[in-house]
Amino acid sequence: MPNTHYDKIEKAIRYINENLKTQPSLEEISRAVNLSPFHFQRVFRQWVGITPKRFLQFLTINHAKQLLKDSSVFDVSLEIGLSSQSRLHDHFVTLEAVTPGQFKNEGQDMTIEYGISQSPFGSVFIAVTERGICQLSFINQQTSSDLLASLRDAWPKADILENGSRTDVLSKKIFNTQAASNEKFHLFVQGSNFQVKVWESLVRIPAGMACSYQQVANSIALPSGSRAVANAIAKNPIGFLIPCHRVIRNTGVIGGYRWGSERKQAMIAWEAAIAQNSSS
DNA sequence: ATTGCCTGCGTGG
DNA sequence: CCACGCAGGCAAT
Repeated sequence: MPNTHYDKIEKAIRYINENLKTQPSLEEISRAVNLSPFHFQRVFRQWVGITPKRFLQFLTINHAKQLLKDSSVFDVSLEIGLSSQSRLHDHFVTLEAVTPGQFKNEGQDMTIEYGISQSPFGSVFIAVTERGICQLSFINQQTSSDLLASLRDAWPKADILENGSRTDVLSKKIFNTQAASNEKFHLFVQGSNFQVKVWESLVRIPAGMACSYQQVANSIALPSGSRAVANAIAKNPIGFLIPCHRVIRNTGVIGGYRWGSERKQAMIAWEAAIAQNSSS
């Protein structure tokens, strides 16, 4: 459970990326993160759910391109949304945007509970209100107090209190590996019209699938806006549940991520592994 | 797979 | 308004 384990995994993924040409062996990778091969495999499996080798298979350009080839992700997602039986490890995520009035009163008469919990991708900072989850950020290094500050900044007049056990329960549900968990989440976000439109679009991408920034731009009828889309995605306040990790470059390169490119890769491979498990 | 030049767009002044 | 910068795209290699 210590967060250092995720750090090891992140380091391992980075090492693999830097040495892709030589196809590093398990032994090499484990040496790079200062663990014995045996123990490394154990730790890795414990966190990610699959072995490092299998994990790597999902990180190839080929796999990413394969994901992109399901080009009609958005049509597919509509069908899946209608016949909810066929979802694979996904949640019903609904999204509500803050109204101008609510924005103006800066969170008055609003209670926000927050906490830091564990996830397969390291520690997460979660904040939740009566209206829904309003923030989910992964913790990179030092930032846990910064995150609280940004929460206060977004809702200056809200009543903000710590409730770690609540976010523990939430985190377990969010990162549940059970297929078709039937869990429902309501999100409560603030952002520009454009940003909200982009985020709503992301929620429709099913788990285990991916699309390019270009495809997202198409889906909101702004075919030439891929760069603007990328900017909007980069401001996503609710990681994972607004699945910005499922948007990758046209070329198959995973691309950047607000909480580290390695973490994005880990999520993509993790979801791919779950999808494969539940279909076999 | 890697480089370098290009785009158009929302955002912030 | 205008200038800026971008988690991108594309073509050439």
